Amino acid sequence: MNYNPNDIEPKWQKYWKDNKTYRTENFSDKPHFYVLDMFPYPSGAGLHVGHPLGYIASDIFARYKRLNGFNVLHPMGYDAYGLPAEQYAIQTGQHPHITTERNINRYREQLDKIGFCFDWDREVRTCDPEYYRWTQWTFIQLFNHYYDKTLDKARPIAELIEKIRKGEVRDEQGNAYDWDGMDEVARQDLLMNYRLAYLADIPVNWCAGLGTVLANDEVINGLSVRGGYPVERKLMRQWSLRITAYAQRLVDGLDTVDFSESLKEVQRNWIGRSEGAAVWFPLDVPSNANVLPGAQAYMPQCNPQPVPSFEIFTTRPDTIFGVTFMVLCPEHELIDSITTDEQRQQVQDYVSWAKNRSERERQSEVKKVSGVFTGAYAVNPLTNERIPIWVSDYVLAGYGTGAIMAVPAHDSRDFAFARQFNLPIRQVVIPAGTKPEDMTPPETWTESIDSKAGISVNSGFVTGMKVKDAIHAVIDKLDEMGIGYRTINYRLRDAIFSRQRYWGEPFPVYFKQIKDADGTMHAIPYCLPEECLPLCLPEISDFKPTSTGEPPLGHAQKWAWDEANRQVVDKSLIDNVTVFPLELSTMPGFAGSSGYYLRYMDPRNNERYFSEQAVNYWQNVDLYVGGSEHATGHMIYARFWNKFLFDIGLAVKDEPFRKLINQGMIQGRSNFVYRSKTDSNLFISKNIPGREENTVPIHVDINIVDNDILDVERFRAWRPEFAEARFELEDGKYVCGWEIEKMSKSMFNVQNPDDLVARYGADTLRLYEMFLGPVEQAKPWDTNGIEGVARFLKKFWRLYENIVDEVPTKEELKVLHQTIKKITDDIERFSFNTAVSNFMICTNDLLALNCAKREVVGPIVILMAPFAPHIAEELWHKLNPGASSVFDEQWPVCDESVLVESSFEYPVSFNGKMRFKLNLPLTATSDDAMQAVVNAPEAQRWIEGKAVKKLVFVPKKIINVVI
RNA sequence: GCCUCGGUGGCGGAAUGGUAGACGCGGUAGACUCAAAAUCUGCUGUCCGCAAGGACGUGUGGGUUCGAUACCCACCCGAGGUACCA
Repeated sequence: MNYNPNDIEPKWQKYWKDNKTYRTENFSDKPHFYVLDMFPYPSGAGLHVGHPLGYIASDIFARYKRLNGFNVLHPMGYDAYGLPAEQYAIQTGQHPHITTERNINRYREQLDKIGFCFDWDREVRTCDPEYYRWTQWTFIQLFNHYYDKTLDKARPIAELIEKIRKGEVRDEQGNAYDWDGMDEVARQDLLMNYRLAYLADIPVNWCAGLGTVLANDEVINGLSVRGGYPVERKLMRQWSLRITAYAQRLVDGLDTVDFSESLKEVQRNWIGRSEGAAVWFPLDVPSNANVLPGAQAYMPQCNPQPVPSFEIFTTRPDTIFGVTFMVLCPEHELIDSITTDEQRQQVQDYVSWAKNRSERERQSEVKKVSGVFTGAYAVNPLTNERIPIWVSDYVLAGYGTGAIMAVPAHDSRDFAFARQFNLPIRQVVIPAGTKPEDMTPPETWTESIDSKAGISVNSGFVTGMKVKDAIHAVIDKLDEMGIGYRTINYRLRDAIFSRQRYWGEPFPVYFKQIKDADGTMHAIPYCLPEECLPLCLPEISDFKPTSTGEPPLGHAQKWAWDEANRQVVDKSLIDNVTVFPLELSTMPGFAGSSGYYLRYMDPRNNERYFSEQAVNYWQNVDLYVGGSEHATGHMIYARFWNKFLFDIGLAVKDEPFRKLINQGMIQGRSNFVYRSKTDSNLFISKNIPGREENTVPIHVDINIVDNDILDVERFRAWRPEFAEARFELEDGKYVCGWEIEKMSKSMFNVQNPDDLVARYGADTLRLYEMFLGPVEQAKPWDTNGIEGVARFLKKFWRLYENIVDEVPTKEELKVLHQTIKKITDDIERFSFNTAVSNFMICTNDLLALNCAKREVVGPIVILMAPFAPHIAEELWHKLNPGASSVFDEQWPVCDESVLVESSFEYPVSFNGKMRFKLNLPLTATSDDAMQAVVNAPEAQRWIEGKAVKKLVFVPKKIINVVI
C-alpha cells in the first residue's frame, strides 16, 4: 500500500479527538511543562503558511516533552476582540459577534487539518463573558491598588489611605494631607494620583480615522499601525495603567528570562532607563518675588530665602559648566509667567504654532530647528552666570521635566540649536586621546563632542577629572548644596487603557455626580462590586460614534448601573441617586491578551481567575513561541500584568515566560506586471528596453504566474479591469518581476496551507515548514523544496512495508542510536531544520542497509512522532496491532555503547591542511600517532625529509603535523 | 545616528576551535520504459590539468592559535528595531 496522507490523516485526527489524547490534567506525579503559543486574532483572511510556523515548532516541542514523561500543558484560544471586526461591522452592519464566530470556526478548521496537539477543552476566547469577567476583575484590582515604592510592590489602596491619615504621604510642597478634613471629591482626586488604573486628562494619540485613542506601541511614525491613519496629540480624559511604576522591575526581570538578546534590547530601549541628575536652576528674578506659577521654590544651603526656580533633568551633569542657554518645551507652564513683554507676541505665536503641529509633521521635520527667546534668564547655580531661556519643540513635554540645560559643545541637538540662533558654544570636555593643544575652537566645529570618553576642562572643581567621575562629583556637589539629586528617568509612558470603540471589554465602572466644597459637580468613577462581574457587553446595532461624539456604547439603551439593586438597567432610569451612567469606552486589545496564559491553567473555573492549586502546579510558561512584533506591546503588558498579579498573590512567579522563541516571519514572494503609463490596457514584459521608465508595477496573483511567466489568459479573466489587456511580450512570453515582501492578501502573494495539505498532507507541510530553515529566521516562502520532503516521507513509509522480527546488526543499531542522539540534541537546541535532515540521512542509511527490523524501526517511529504525528501514529499501529497511541510511548534512549568504536579514522593535517586519513586504535597515544605518521607512505611527500617540529594529537578529532 | 542580528555554492541552508558546503532543491549523465511520468543510481564550489593531481575558497583587512566559517580588533554590506528621550 502506498503512502496516502489523505487517508490516514483524518483517521488519526478523529482518533485523537475521540480518545482525548491531548487532554491535560492539572495534577500529576509527572514533572510539568507549559508550552504556549501566542493566540491568534481570528482575521477574515484565514491562516496563511506563515501562521502555523510557530505552532508547528511548539507542537513538536510539546509532543517531545510529553514523550519524555512530562505532563504538558499546550492550549490554544483566540484574541477575539479587535478593530477589524468592528470596522467590518461599520461597513456592513454585520455584528462583530457573527464575524468573529465565523472566523474562529474557519481558523479551527484550518488548525485541525495540520494536526496540532492542543488541549481544546481549555480553549479561551477574550470576548467570552466567562473569560473577560477576569479581565474586568483584574482592572478592579488595579484600580484598588497603588504602588508602594518602599516595599517595591503593589499594595491595597486602603493602606495608602492609612498612610495619608498618619501624615506619611506628602504633597509637592512637603505638607501632609488633612484626610479627615477633605471631602469625597478631594479624596478621590488624591487617590487617583496613586491608583494603578487611573482616570486622568492626559495627552493621548488620537486617531480620527479610527475614532479612538491608541497606545504608543500602536502608533508608528505618526500613523496608526492598523489602517495607517494619521494620529495627533490631544488632551483627553482617559483610563490609564500606571505601568511606569513597574519600569525598573520590567528592566531587571529581563536578566532572569531566556529571551533573545535583540528582544531584550528592544524592551530595554522601549523602557528607556537613563541615569542622571535633576537640577534646580533659579530664575533671574528678585529673590523676594513670590513664587511664579509653574516655578518651584527651593532653598539652597547658601541662601535661606526660597528662590523661584525650575527643575531640569540631565544625564550629563558634568557639563554644567558648559551650559550657555536653557530650553523649555512649548507646553511648559513657566513660559507665560517669565516671558518678557517685548518677547510675548513672538513666544505666543511660536507656542501656538508648535502645539498645532500634528505628530506626523513634527516627526517628519525633526531636522528643522525652530525656537524663540523668552527674554528671561536663569542662573547657573555653580557659576552664577546669567543664561538665556529659550522655548523650542525639540524639548519634549513627555520626558523628564520638559526643560533642559543646553550644552551645545557636547550635545548634538543643542549644538544644532546654538548654530541656528548664534548662541555661544563652550567646550568643557576634551575627548580621550586628544591633547588640549590639538583642539580647535568650537566655532570651527561641524559637530558636537557627545562621547562620555574624555576629560573635563574649564569646569571649576571637576577640571581634569574623567567624565564618568565628574558626573558623580557634580551630583554630589549639587546634592550637598540642596539644589539637585541623583535620579533615574524612563522613556516608558503609562499605558492608555480607554478605547472609544464597541468591540472590547466594557469597564466595570460607573460615575457618580458629587459636589465639591465649592458646589461644583464632579463625575467620580467607582468600580462595580466584584461579585457582579461579568459586566456584559450590550448588544447594539450602530457601531459608529453617537451624534454627540460619544463612543459607540452611547447607543446602548440598557447601560446604566443601579447601585442599590446591583444590576444593569435602562439609561432612562439614571437619577444620579441610585442609578448612574456606566463608562462608555472599552478596553484595548492588550487587556484580554495580558493574562490569558494564566487562565489556561484553569479555564472553566467560575469562582476565581484560576485556582491556587493550578497555578502552584503549572507556575509559569516554560516555553512561549510567537512573533517579535509583540516586543513593545503584548510582551511588556503581559509582563506588567503578571507582576501585578504576583504582587497581589495570584501569580506565583514574577515573570510570566521563562523562555521565549520568536519565530521568523515567512515572507511572500510577490509577482508584478508592468502597466504602461500612457495606455492602461497595455502591459509590458519585464526585460523590454525602456520598460522601467514607462510603466508602473502592479501586484499580480502568484497563482496565475508560474516561474515568473504570466498566464495571460488567466490574467484577463482575473479581474474585470484587465479583460481588455494587451501585452508586449519577450520571446513570446510575459515575464513578471518579483520581490520579497510581507505575505498579505493585498499583495496577492498568500500561500494557503489548506491547498498544500490537500496536495501533500499535513505531515509534509509540517516537515517542510521546519526544513525551510531555523525557526527564528525570516525566510521567503518557496514551494520548490516541498517535493523533496514529500519524497522523503514516501521513502520513510516504504521502510516499514516489509517489517521483520530479526536481530539487528551492529551497523543497523549504530544508525538507530546515532539518530536518537542527533534528534534529541536537535530538538533540545530547537534546531528543527537539522532534525528533518537527520531523519532523511537515517532513512537513506537504513534503505541502503535494507533494514526493516522491528527493533530499529520502532524507536525511529517514536522519534518521528513529534514532527509527523499522523504517519508515525499509522506506522506505530501497523507495527503494534492493538496498541494505544504512539504518544503514550517513551522517548528512546541512546545506547552510547553501541556507538563505541575500536578505532578511529583520523584526518591528518600538515600545517593545518588536511592531507590524508590514518586509522588508529582508540587507545593510541600521541607517540603512537607520531610513529604512524612518520611511517605512513602517504606522509612522505609532505615531510620530504624535513623534521617534524610538532605533532598535535586530539583523540577522536585530528592529527596535525607541523613541519 | 544608535541598538540587535546576520553575510558560506545557482538556491534554502549544515558545521559545539579540528575533513567547509551535511541534507534538500535545481542542474546533469545514466538505468527502467515503445515513450513519458514516477522511481532508482552516479556526478555537481571555482580555477588549472587529458589524467593523476594541484591551487584557490565561508563579505574585506589584520590578530590569537599547531589549526578559525566559528574567538578578538577595524571596516564594508544587508535585515530588523528605535530616535529631537536631554
